[in-house]
Amino acid sequence: MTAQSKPAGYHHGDLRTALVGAATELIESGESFSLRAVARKVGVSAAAPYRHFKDREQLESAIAASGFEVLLSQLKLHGSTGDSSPDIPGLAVVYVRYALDHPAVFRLMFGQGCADANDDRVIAAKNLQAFLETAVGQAFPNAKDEALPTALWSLAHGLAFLHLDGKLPSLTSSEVDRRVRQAFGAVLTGGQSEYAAKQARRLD
Amino acid sequence: MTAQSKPAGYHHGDLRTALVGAATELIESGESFSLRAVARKVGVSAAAPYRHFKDREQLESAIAASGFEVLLSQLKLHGSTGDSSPDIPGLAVVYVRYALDHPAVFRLMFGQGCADANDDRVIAAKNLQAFLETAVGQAFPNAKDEALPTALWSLAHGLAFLHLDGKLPSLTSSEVDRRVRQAFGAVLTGGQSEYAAKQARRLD
DNA sequence: TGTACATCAGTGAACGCGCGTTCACTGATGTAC
DNA sequence: TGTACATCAGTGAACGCGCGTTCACTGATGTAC
Repeated sequence: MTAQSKPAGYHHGDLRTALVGAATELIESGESFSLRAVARKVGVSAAAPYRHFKDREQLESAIAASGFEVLLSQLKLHGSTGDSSPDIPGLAVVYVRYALDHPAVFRLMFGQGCADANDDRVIAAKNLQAFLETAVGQAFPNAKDEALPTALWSLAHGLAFLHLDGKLPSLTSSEVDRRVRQAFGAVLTGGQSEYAAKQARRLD
Repeated sequence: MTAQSKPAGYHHGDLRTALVGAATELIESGESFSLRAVARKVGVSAAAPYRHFKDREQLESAIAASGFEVLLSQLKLHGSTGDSSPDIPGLAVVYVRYALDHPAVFRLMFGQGCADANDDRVIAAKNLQAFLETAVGQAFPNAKDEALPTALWSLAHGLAFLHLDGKLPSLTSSEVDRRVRQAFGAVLTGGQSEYAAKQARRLD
């Protein structure tokens, strides 16, 4: 998917998509991301992007939205192969793997900015969120409140970011998968017995 | 602590500290952060910072390092009031609260960059990490491997970032505290019983 | 206590750069009749 | 099927801007004797 493959001619055909793709590649390769750089990469004049995006920020939102969609589709793909109820640790593995495969986009997806009703981006984020809540809800039908879904999403999200930021010893990707499963295991088996109970008693 | 309060005169006295302080305030207030803007804010020429920092990146590292130190000191402060063994959910509350109080610095602390042996910053990060591992180790002396410390740090970290990014319904800060405690409760009590055991059996 | 001098921590002007964005424009496309 | 015309999606030149960084400089500080 080299974004340069435009069907030579005055009209590009699908410039919007090409711009999002090129921008994604740029930030993923660590280059500083600018409208001009993206236009250059696609082989188009610096003014051309303005036919498709009001300003730089809007392109950024489009990248983030596209990231959410990709992540969600990968999660769904994993879920659909499964049997009766969702494999939560498995979903977490997919989540973390996405983050490690697309670090810059992942950061952008969860970066600040994001002025309220920012169209696509917010919608895409909400879709992801809804999917996750549904999955955890199905997996743990007896959980009374929202605490567990929140905790498990946070756990996956934290694992993703700590790996991304090199705060955990870096490993091959299959070892990371394993570590993610173990983290969920440590937490879901409730193996902390007495001490856990004691800690829990401190909760409000 | 208005960074502008320099003891009028040719020499500033403690410009380095003032620059870090001003830069912190700038990014925390959402302004774009540049060496020139920081110098301006401190009331010093654009070239002055170069007496104290090799380049822009080095100032950034200093901000991050200072952030790690502040966070660590707050965690220690909480820990020292405690009794025998560490109050893990309590530490998590402090962690998340720090993130919400200093969102931009927190992001910067865990942001990409961070070229290997980057002095202060890396050292400060390692100190934090060591403290957390020790605390979890003391709280759960029977945990055989590193999975539990990793999981609990990730949980706290994920809670911090999801709150920061507005992915969880926003609340007053005391409600956030409560949510953090509940998330830890949901996970530490091991209350997912049968289903949890079934999920756990899927691990590797 | 006083003077000479090295060092330190600032100044301010200048550089080149890439950026976001606007503008009047033009070539390509598609539609009505 | 052919022509007229509106609309669309590009061009390329230009703008003003703030930035990081360098440079030769100078005022303040502290130390040796």
